[in-house]
Amino acid sequence: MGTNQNLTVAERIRKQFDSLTRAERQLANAILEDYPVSGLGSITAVSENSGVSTPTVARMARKLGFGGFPQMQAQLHIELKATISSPIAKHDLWSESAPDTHILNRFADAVTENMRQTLKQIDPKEFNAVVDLLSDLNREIHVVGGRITRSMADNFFTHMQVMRSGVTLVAPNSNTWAHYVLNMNKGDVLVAFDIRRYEHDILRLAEVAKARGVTLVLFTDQWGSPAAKLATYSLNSRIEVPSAWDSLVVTLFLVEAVIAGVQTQTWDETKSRMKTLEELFDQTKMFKKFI
Amino acid sequence: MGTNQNLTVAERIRKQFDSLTRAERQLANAILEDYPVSGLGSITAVSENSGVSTPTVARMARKLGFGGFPQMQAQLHIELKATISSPIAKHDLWSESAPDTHILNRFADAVTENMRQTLKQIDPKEFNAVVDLLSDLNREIHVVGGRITRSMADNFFTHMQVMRSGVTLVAPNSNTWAHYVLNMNKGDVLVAFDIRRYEHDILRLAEVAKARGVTLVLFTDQWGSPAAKLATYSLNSRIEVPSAWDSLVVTLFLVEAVIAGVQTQTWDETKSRMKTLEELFDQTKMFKKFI
DNA sequence: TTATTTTTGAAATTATATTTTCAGAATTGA
DNA sequence: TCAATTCTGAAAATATAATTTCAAAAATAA
Repeated sequence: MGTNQNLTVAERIRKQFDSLTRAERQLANAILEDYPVSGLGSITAVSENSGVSTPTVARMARKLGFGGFPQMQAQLHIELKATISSPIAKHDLWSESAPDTHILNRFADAVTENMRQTLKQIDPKEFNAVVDLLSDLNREIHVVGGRITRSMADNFFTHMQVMRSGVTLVAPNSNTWAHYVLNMNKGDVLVAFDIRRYEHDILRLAEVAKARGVTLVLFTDQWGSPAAKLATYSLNSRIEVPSAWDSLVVTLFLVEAVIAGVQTQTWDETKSRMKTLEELFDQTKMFKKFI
Repeated sequence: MGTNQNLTVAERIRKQFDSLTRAERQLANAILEDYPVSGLGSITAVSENSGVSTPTVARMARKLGFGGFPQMQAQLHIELKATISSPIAKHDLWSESAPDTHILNRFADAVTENMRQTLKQIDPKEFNAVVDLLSDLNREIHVVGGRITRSMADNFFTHMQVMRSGVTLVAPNSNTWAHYVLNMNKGDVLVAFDIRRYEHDILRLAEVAKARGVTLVLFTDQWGSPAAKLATYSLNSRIEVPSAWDSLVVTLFLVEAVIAGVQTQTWDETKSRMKTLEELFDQTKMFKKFI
């Protein structure tokens, strides 16, 4: 055991190859053949793969300095993870002048990881379907957010409003929601934001809307709001960061990506609307004086 | 079972995510987290890693259409081998099922790069100074945003308001701003958001505030709002993405990081305020009914 | 060749992994 | 609110994996 402490399985095999017996060499070669994946299964699988008996496998594991086959396999797993893990050096990314433990760097790590995980889980087909739905000018769009996600709803609304007609922002105060529901019709789309500390009102609104034949698009978190079961499309983002609050960074990323998608889809109309908007800004500039 | 025949574990999870239960989602997220290496060990290891029981793991394996955990693991092994031997093993980052040119991936690349550049440029000392300033309970905080950045201002305000007293959100309508200025006093802090298509009103407000001895903290873009010359602290974020609009993702990241900083700084008070808030939510829940 | 040592795998044993059962917890529906 | 349903994990039962034992096969030495 002593000296082999930190060596890989392959290194140990090479180092001790001379002292291996016939059956052990056969096994060693089989392991090196498709390294390190070859050692994945059970001892039985490994033994069958290389045409030796299970005791031979167990014995070699110990001969190489491991406590037994499971320990050797654990080492192979470690090597496998190292091989797989992204070649993109994780850390040289961030604020170099701040220590690793600075909140900026810890936060950045968490957010990057959230982004990575979120993208892994998003189904592009679903994403495309959402974009198509929101680009359909025959459907009215209603947007609603909760206490914290209100800012997402607001941001989404502001951009959508520029690109197309028929977009409504449902006011944050749920007392007034009944009025909004009156204007929801079959074929309309309700875009709802609901993350952890899910809000019951949002669920109720989704139910009522659903009953009126409205399609629900939901931006929620990795665990999924209760409204998810009513949603035709649900975009889940990771939100955990080293903070007492959850992070909406990835949610905003998805919102912006969807907006970019809709923009591409509707570019012909959007272009002229944006031009008109510019002109309006120029005109109103003169009478916008607050002091 | 039938239709899932040749799908990867990740695909099956995505496909059925909605039908997964709470514990199963937790497990699914854990598996996707470090995919596909996460499924390497025994069922016990996997369950401990994800904080669920072994039966949950076994159940989900079957729910995903496998005969049992060993079968699911075998599939993961197959995928692992494919990943290792494939030259495309590089991009484990983004949405694998979408082509590189899909807007999701292009957007993700841009945002990551923005984040990297932004963090490189941020001076941690300045960041810390901003956190200290905002944690100082002797200073009133005023928050203002523009047409697009309003959602950032709103989000920042919502969180700050929970953590401390003396926080005001300046309404978007600049007609009313004179009234807000009346309440700005020497030593107060004005947190302003102003990105490209800089808004003249924000600059004017900054000037007026400055004249009253208010300290300006500015969230702006890489080129810097005209108000930057009046700002004591200025946090610049990169905002360019493949879209007709600019991205606020990195700005939101900075906002959240600052909030997390203030939260740490003021934790003693914040803690009890958050507890009170929870109680208030519970109390108001009953009369929050919209229909 | 024959005695001795070493190697090897079948079978038995032991340890661990996996599945099943089931009662309590959590959630949902009325 | 309370009953019904669904979910969940502890513990038991079962299945599989890993190790040990040991006799036979191979290799080595005389």
